[in-house]
Amino acid sequence: MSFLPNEKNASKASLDDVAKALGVSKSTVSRVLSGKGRISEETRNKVMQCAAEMNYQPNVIARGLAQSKTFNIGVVLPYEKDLGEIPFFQNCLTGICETVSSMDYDVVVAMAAADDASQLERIIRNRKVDGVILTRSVINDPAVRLLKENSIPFVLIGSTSDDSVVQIDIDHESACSELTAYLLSRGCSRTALLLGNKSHNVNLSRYNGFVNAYEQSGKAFDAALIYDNLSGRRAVELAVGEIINKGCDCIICGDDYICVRALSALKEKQIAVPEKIKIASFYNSPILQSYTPPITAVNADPFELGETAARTVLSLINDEDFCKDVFLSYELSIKKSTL
Amino acid sequence: MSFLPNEKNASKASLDDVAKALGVSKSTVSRVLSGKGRISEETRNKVMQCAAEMNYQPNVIARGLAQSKTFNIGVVLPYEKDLGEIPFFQNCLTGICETVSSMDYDVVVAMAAADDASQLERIIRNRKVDGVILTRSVINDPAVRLLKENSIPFVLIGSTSDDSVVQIDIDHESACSELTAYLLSRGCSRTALLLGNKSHNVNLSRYNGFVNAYEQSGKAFDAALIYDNLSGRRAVELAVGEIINKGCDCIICGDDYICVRALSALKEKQIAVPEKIKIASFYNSPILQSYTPPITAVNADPFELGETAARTVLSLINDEDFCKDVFLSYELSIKKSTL
DNA sequence: TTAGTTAAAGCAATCGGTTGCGCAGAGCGC
DNA sequence: GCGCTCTGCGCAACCGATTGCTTTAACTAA
Repeated sequence: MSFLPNEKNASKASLDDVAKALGVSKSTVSRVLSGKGRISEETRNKVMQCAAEMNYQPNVIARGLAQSKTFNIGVVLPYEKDLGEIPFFQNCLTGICETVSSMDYDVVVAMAAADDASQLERIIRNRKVDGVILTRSVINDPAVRLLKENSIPFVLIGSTSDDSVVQIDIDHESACSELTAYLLSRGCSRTALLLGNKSHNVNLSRYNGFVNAYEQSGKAFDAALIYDNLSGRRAVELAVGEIINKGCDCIICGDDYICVRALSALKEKQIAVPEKIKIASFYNSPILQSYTPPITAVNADPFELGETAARTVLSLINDEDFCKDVFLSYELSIKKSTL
Repeated sequence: MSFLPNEKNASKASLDDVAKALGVSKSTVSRVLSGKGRISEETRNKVMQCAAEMNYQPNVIARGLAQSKTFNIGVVLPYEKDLGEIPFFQNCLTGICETVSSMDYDVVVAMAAADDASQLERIIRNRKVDGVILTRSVINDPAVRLLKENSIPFVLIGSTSDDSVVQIDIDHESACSELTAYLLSRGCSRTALLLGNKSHNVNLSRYNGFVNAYEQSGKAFDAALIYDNLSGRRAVELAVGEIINKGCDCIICGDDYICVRALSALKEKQIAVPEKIKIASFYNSPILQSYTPPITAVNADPFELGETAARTVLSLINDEDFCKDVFLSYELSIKKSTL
C-alpha cells in the first residue's frame, strides 16, 4: 500500500541515481520518463525497469523549478463563518479536488472575505499555484485584477458582468426568471425577493431575472418588496417581519442561508408555509430537503460546478481548447412549500 | 494593492539580479534576507533597500528545493458528500487556514473516504507538504501508518486509541458521560445511543462515556438501545422506528448528521420533542441551533480545533515545544429538546 | 613587527530536475 | 567512396535559491 521500498532510503532515489545505476546520463532518464525526445526501445525498457526497481519518484519541486510550474491549483473560498452552514462550497471543493487530483495536480486553498485579496496575493507572490478557481466574485473584484495582472489562468464559479472572466455557473438570471414566472402562474401577486450582499454579481442576476419575469407577465411588482443587501440573521428576521406586514404571499430567497433564517422567522411568528405564505430558494442544500414542508428551489449541483471549473482551468493552463462560460443545467424543483 | 512593480518584468527579479545590481554576491543577499550569517550594517541596509526597490520576492519553489521544504500543510478532509451537510470540517479548515497563513504556510487539501489513503499517498509521494492535519481517524488508519513510515509530522483533529498520535479534540468520553448523566438526572430511564461508523475512534469514546455514566449512576442500560454503526438516512429512520417501539424516552445522537435524520423521522411519525421523547446531539451546528425546539448538545468549536491543530503541527515541523494531546473545552448546552 | 583572530563577503557545490545543442555512428543515395 | 540525413544519446547550462568553505582585510595581542 505504501510506495516505500524495502531499502532504507531508496525513496530518495533521484534521476541521477537511476542514471548512474544504468551508466547513462540524467537527460536520457529524464527523456524516457517524460516521454519527450528520441529514445531507443531498448534504452527505454532498461530505464523504465530500473526506475521501477529503485522506486524512483520524481521530485515535483525540482521539476517545478525547472519548468516554472507548481502543479497546484488555488481555490479561493469565502471566509464568513456563517457560510459554513451551507455545504455548497464544500461540495464545490470536493468536485475540484477529485478532478485535479486525477491529473496529478493538488489544491491549495485560501479563505478570504469578499474584497480581501490578501490571501490570494500571498499565494501568487509565493508562486504556489499554476491557476486559480474563484468561488464568487464581487464588483470590481480585486482578486480578478490581481490574477489578470499576473497573467494567471483562472475561472470563476459564479457569474459576473465582466465578460473577460471565464464563468462556470447556472444561468441565475433565467433560473430566477423561471422561478418567478412559476410563482406568478401559481397566483402569487405580491412576491418578496430577499437577496444577500449587493456587491455579489449573482444577486444582480437574480434581480434581473425577477424583474424580467414580471415584465413578461405584464404585471407590476412592488419594489418595496425587494431586499437586496441582507446580511446576518437579524436582518432577515426584520425583513420577514416587514414582508408580513406588507401582505406578501410569497418569498423568494436568494440562497439557502437566507431561506433557513426566513423559515425560522416565519415559524416564530406562527405563519404557516405554504398556507399563509409560499417560499422558494436557490441551490437547495440537503438540510432544506429534509425540512417540513420540503422547499421549492432552483437546484444546482455544486460538485459538478467544481468538476467543470477544475477541468476548465486545467485546460487554460495547458493551452488546450475549452468552453468559455459554461452554463450548467439547473432544475426547478417544485415542492410543497409553494403549493 | 498589487505587489507588482512598474517595470515590466521586474516581478522576476531573482537573488542574482539583486546581487548584480549591487555588485555583491548572491550569498550576501541571501544572508541579509534570511537574517542568517554575519553581515555589516552598511551592506544590510544597501541590500534591503535594493531588494525593496526591485520588488524582489523570493522564489519559494527554489527555496524549497534547497531546503527540502514546501511550506505547505496538508489537510485530509472526509470525502462523503453527506458530511457536507454539517459545516464542522469547513470551519476546522477555516481555522487551519487562518493560522498557517499567518506563518506564511499554505494549505493543500486532500479529500478522502475513510480507509482511503491514496490521495494522501499522492501528496506525500509528490513531496507537497511539510506536515499533515488529519480530521478524523479510523482503527488501524492507513493514513497514520503512511505518515509514520515517511516521518512526516502530523496531528489528528479527533481521538484515537493510538497513543503515539498527537490528538486535538474535546474529551468525547467525558462529554458523553456528562451528557448521559444529565439525562439520567432528568429522569430518562431508557436512553438510546445512535452512533455513526463503528471504526471511527470517536464513536468508541462516546460509547465508553455513555456506559461510564450508567455505571456511576448504578442504573443499568439496555444494550439493545445502542446503535453503533449507522450510516445513511435510511438506517437512522429504521433505528428511530425501532427505538420508538422499544419505548425509549430519550435519544443521544453521535453527531448532528444523525440528529437531523432522527428529528426528521420523529416529525414524520408525529412524535413530539421533548414531550414524548428527548433528544441531544454533539457539536451543534448552526442549523440545529435554529431548530424548533432548540437542541441540547455538547458544543465544540471547530474553528478553535483547527487553529490549535495548525499551531501544533507547525510546532512539530519546526521542532518547537508543543503540547501533546490538547483537549479543548466543550460546553454542555442545555436547550428545550431535553426539558 | 608578526602571528593570530575575527568580521565580512565571495566562491562554488548542491538541491533534482529540464532542455538546447552537438557529436558519433548508422543508413542511404548517387 | 563521399556527403547527407537521421537516430540515439551525452554534455552542460539553467531554474533560484541555500550553505560550507575559503579568502581578504582589518584588528588585536604578544
